Amino acid sequence: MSKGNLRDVIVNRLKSKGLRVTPQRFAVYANLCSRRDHPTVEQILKDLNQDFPISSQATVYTSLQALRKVGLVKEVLLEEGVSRYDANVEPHHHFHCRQCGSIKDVPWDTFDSFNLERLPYLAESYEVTIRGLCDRCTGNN
Amino acid sequence: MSKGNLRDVIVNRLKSKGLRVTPQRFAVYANLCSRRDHPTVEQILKDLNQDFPISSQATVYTSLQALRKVGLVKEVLLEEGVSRYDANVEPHHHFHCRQCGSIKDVPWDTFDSFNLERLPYLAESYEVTIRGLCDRCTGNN
DNA sequence: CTACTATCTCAGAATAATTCTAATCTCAGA
DNA sequence: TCTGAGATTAGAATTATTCTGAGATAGTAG
Ligand SMILES: [Mn+2]
Ligand SMILES: [Mn+2]
Ligand SMILES: [Zn+2]
Ligand SMILES: [Zn+2]
Repeated sequence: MSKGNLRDVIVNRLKSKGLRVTPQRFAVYANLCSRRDHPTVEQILKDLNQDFPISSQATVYTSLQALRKVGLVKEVLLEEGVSRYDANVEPHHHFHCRQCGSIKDVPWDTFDSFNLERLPYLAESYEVTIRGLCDRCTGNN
Repeated sequence: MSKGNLRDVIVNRLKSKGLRVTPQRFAVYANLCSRRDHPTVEQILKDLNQDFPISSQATVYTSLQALRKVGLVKEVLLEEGVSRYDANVEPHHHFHCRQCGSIKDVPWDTFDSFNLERLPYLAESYEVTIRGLCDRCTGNN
């Protein structure tokens, strides 16, 4: 009887990818799934351990690598020297606010009029990065 | 009487941005201008010093920062933990080959049909990153 | 041409992000 | 329950980048 709750959904996703469900790996993935802000390793680590220790730094790194290898998380590269992570692995684009630094998902169908056949390469995927001011920062100065 | 040669062009560009023209800074920018491969700091450094020492590592870093600050070079972020540099500061997109890792420029007008008004943000710029197999890697296996 | 000085360069130290090591532990299948 | 491949950990190692502070120099004013 699957209760269909979030815990079970996450456990089943890990298992279906052949990953062992360990408390640390579960915590990392669950944390990432609960957020929309594309956190860094440091932010995930701090969040996990804020009440009591759950996972070491090295384990957060290796968990993210394992999750990335099986396609449950993606890396997002928008800023110099900053690796961010995203549990949203469906194709989508990103908006990066130059003022507050926030990163927002942009729906895939925002740019659906691409003609990739013009390129002299075999294009397998693409992503658009948009920069500017987010809704909370427009109007500020 | 400008001779219009590459050396003068580069010197004038540096001066027009208010940068002092030092041998090291000249060498870094000239090297970047002569390449199409979006090199890393390490690759630039190795290239500059291959015959005899021209510039220290720290100076390559600071030169690139200075050049970036005045808009003569751009940073290109496509791979985890790798910062690449580009003297092509005109708006353009990038293709990244998953096989050989090469990075190619993609003309700006390849994607000229964007409707950025649909977004709830103030979009100031955008860039498309395409991944796949380059012309030299298609057909190989 | 010479002197001046703000800026630049450099080696080496410091910092920061990530990976490695190797000892110990544990999930999950039999 | 038993067992072993895979996971976890603290701390060391590695790698990328920045800092430091002392000496060098590009460009300018005289
Ligand atoms: Mn996202
Ligand atoms: Mn380019
Ligand atoms: Zn903002
Ligand atoms: Zn290729």
